[in-house]
Amino acid sequence: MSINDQSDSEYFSSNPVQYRKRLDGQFYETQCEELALSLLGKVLVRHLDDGTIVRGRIVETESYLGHEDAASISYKGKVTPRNEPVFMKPGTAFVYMTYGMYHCFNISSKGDGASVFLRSIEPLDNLNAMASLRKQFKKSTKTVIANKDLCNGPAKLCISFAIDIKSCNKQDLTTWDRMWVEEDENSRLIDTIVCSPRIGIKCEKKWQDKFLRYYIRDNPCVSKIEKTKMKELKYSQIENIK
DNA sequence: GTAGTGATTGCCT
DNA sequence: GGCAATCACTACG
Repeated sequence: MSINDQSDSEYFSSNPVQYRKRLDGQFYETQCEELALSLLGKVLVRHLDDGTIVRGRIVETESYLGHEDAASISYKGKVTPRNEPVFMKPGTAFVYMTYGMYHCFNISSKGDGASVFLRSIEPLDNLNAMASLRKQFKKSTKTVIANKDLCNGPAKLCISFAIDIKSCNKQDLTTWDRMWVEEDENSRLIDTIVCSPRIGIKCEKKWQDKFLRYYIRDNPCVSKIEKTKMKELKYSQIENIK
């Protein structure tokens, strides 16, 4: 099913919502690249201050490997007040500000300063609440936001899920009552994963070119489709997927 | 549809 | 003082 076959509203009204189980500490106790792959298809849940619960499927992630990785915030083992959460227990939220006005959301993994960066989410529940948050952030409210565009970027998903440093940084996603990730049967139905270089990083070429970005092929909510520098993996054949 | 550019702030050198 | 794991607006075709 793709956005080309159906209108934006038809696609999102047909998204099934099912009972799901919160992912535990054992799930996050995983090397960075495996966790980034395992998180694809899982469901991010967030309790907003007004009691609304928003949900969305994780469809695009990136790995930042830490010490060895020139694009990582903890490259060469550098520890600062800002990057502290990537050294904390796997499953800890790491939120930071970029370009002076946007937030980015990561989840710490196993490994030396390693974390998984969430780039895109497919909205599932309470899309109106997400749209409302996005509109508040914009200067002009003239343009309508399509459902597929609510969370199709790292800063957009932070706005739609009300993720900021003050409320979410350093929170433990295995125990916190305001945000967590859920298992979902549909993640087992993923057909193909696309691997590509990471977006928007500037560092030595060796690390810039590594295929550390992953997304669900044909999902309409992925932020950027890579046409050349990519390889495809059959999801069912990837090892160590949780 | 894409290309170019301004916004805006806290952290790190 | 430089700049960042980005986005939205404008212009143009």
